[in-house]
Amino acid sequence: MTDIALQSLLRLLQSARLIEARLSGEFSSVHGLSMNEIFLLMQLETAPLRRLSRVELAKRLNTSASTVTRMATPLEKLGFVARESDPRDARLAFVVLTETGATRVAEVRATFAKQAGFVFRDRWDDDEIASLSNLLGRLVAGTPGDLT
Amino acid sequence: MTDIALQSLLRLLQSARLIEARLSGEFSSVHGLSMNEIFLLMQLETAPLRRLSRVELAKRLNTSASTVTRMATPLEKLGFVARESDPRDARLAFVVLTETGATRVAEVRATFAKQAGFVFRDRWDDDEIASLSNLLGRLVAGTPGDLT
DNA sequence: GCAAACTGATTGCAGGTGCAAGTAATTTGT
DNA sequence: ACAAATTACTTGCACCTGCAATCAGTTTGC
Repeated sequence: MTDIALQSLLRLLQSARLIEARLSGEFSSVHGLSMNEIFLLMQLETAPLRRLSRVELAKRLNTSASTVTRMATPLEKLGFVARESDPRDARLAFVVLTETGATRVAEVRATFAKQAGFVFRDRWDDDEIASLSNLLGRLVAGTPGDLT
Repeated sequence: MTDIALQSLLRLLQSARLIEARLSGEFSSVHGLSMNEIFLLMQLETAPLRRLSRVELAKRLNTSASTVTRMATPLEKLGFVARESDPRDARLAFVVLTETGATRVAEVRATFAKQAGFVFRDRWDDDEIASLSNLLGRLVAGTPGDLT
């Protein structure tokens, strides 16, 4: 391997794919939600008024507006989000996190924390985890939708 | 943020999603391949005899056997992979990288390296990139399908 | 030696996703 | 003020994906 940046990039992508594969099964069985649904709910949790328009949500999730529309419907039926309109602009259809949804997100965060322990604690010490977090933080910092 | 491991995990997943979203457009337009197809071809490139069975490929890609079956068909039509059978075990249907496929993978790696420069070079110095690569390496090292 | 269990691959089905087209509402330019 | 351009959202279509069922071939256990 001659290019260290290339190696870093491949390892970053592979690590994330590996971890997501492991976590998605856990989240599906424990909370009944897909990774994408979880990220959608977490975006709402960190948004002002716990709500976002569909296009803003799409940007933060790196997905399309149509996908957000279709993800919101089942989450509404489950009672985790609700639809809200803007009296100033009738085009806007906010997705807002309900109390039920907020409770579920809190549970999801606990699972995340537990899994983070499994993934990291036996491989790295605290300093190294902090270092990794710092380095990765520069990638997500300032991007719309940074959850940290 | 009280749990540094949780923060690291979220940043890792978000970084990878952000980068994949940016790269997938580039790879699609420049090489005509999706990220999943690229990872499939790269797995074959690093495999002995440049070939793998469908189930082994599925494991390394963290996906299902049926997905591998369905991904292989268009890649065969494009001439990047071919089907090979095992005289010892007639159940096995290897996916083997062709010369054409190997050439394409080399081009893809060049694009990866270029993009890695854009992503990392302006945010981190060489020591930090090396440190990140080392830390992430512990996650993928030893897992089936480590491309680095 | 042979039936049962297992393994590799494929296929039907259901659900997720993006693009492009369409609709409705707002903003812009003159 | 009003037509054109823009923006937000939805929907039709095609494609990708996983699960479960199925089939074919191999291994195991008696």
